[in-house]
Amino acid sequence: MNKKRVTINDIAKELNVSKTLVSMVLNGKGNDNAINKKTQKRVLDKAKELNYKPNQVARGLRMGTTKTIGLIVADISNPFFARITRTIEHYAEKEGYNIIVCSSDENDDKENHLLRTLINRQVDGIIMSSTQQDTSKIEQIVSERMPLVLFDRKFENSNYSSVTVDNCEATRQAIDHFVANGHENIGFITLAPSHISPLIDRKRGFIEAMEAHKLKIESKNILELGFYDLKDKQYDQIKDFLEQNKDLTAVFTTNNSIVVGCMEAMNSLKRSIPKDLSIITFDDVELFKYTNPPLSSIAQPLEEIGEQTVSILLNQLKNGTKTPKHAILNTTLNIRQS
Amino acid sequence: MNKKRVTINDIAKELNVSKTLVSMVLNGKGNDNAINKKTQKRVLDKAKELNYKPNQVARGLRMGTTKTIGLIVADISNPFFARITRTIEHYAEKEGYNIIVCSSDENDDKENHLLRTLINRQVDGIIMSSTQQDTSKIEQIVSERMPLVLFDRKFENSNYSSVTVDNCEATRQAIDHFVANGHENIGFITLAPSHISPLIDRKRGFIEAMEAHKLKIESKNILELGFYDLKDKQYDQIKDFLEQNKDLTAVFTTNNSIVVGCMEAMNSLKRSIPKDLSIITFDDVELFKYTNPPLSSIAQPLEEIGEQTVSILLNQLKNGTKTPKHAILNTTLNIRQS
DNA sequence: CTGAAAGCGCTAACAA
DNA sequence: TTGTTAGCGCTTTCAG
Repeated sequence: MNKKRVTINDIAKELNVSKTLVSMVLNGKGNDNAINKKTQKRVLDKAKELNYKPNQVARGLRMGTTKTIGLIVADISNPFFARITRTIEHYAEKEGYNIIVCSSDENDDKENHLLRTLINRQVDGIIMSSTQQDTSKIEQIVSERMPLVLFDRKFENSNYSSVTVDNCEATRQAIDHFVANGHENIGFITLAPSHISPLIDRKRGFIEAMEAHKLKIESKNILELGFYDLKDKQYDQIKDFLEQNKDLTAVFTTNNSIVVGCMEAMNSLKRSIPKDLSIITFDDVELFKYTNPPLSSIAQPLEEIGEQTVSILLNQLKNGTKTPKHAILNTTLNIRQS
Repeated sequence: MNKKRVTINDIAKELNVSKTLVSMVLNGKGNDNAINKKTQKRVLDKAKELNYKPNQVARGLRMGTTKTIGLIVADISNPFFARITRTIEHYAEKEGYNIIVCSSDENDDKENHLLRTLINRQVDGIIMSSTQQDTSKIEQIVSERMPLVLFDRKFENSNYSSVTVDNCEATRQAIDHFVANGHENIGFITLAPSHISPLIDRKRGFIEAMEAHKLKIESKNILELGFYDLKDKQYDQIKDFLEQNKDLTAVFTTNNSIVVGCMEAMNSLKRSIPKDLSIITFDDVELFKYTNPPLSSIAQPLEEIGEQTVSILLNQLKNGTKTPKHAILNTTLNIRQS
């Protein structure tokens, strides 16, 4: 292995040409600049011989572009985000972009800090599922010329492009399904304060559907878990709720960690799903097919979300488009045995 | 928002000082260099006023360090890798490092390409769970002075540090448990060609345990699925295997995607777990607690793996240590109802 | 067809 | 206590 990195200069010197020429050839601009085929070959050969590796940092500084996209999610270990990250990575890579991933832990300050870090690192664009309530802080931090596209969570009439799912409609479908199967006492378990758009929309969907079916919405049938509470505490609340509301025959949960708590609680209460309680949850997980019982759930089109997000960002990057785009994708209701 | 990025130079000019001074102050070296407190304050204030953001790319070029770690895994959407990524991110962030994540898709060429990309991007170090058989290609690509630490998968007597789990011992424990519960006809389902170290070790563990118990190892009881085959094809093979080997009372699977295939196959064969077949699998997933039946599995200490990996890498970075470290961590056997 | 020179934004010797 | 200067490695006018 070579002691020092080999640079464009080393190649130039060994060949007695200028580094300009070397740079041109290495960037495939040899023909555009009418450089002698033979010279081109000499350069290419020498580069290979010396095992030359272009320094992207230097290139980035000079060109003002790093071919890097910053990605901020609540938690990369959440399967929902992990799978979307995979597709974002995939589509970004096709265009030569790499991804820096960051988890905000649902913490506003951390998210803002990450935003600043990413910007200092000169990422070309940012993709984020924001944990914040509004854009005021964000707007302060990220300047207008930094492309930013949101997914999963968006803001009311903001100028940032977004890719989301029709959360309201999806929830309505689930409630409709409950009703079609004779359920009237339907519970709803979510997180609060739910300033996060999908949570707001899911609750709205629940209420609209119940009203459409002329079903009474009792506040005791709605459980709002503390957003920042630990899993244990949330679990206790779920268990209490289920114990106190024995008349409920169905319950809708707004995410895949709540539903796990429900299953656990039902187990420990010696009650069975779906005999004693039917469940539909938001977000599908592969293993829901094999849980006891297989869980009915709403699946988001993860692949498509990733693809669209990248595509919108890249467009913004290339064309410098300013007008925000809002993609709203459809979900699938997977009815299984819960 | 400002039209142009504000640089250290802008601050210097506005204040009629040199950019050196500004740089020093901004880097907290004001006192070391005995710069007037008042001047320092003026610089800091002006920086805030102009909303100055240090350009990490320029800094990186100058300092020869990017505070970036490259991470290569087979697939970031695999919960095993996703969770480790989370902890790697966590510990790296504490030291000011960010992570570029890349999925190799179990493809050697792609992995090598990613390696080159990461090196060109001047990452300070690389963490990887390699898909390759040996280090020959890797050694060609990554120079000696690029810190590289492996996790999950390692190479025989290589010079790269690694963090793994005692796969052989873990498998032995599982087989012991089967035997203690009266099983004698024990099957083993894995992937082939299994040039990947954990797979090799798991198989060795199986064989050693069987021999220790004086149990016969019949080749028809071992199924090796095509490593690169699609899930569907693997599923068919599993189903055939289970159908043909009705005398098996227990089976060990070497990863969490195989075990899902097993459950599905057992379902479709109208056979039940664990009545007709007991299962223990490598790698634990949260939902295994709720599958039907709850699956017994071997859990790796994900948090610790991530922590150790980062810690070894950072050490190598700081001290320029050359001697490779090999951490081997312990697993936990979670006996549930399968 | 090829090269000289400038400069991206920052840091670090070395002067003053 | 502060400033000058020289680059990190690369691309890009502009001149030959």
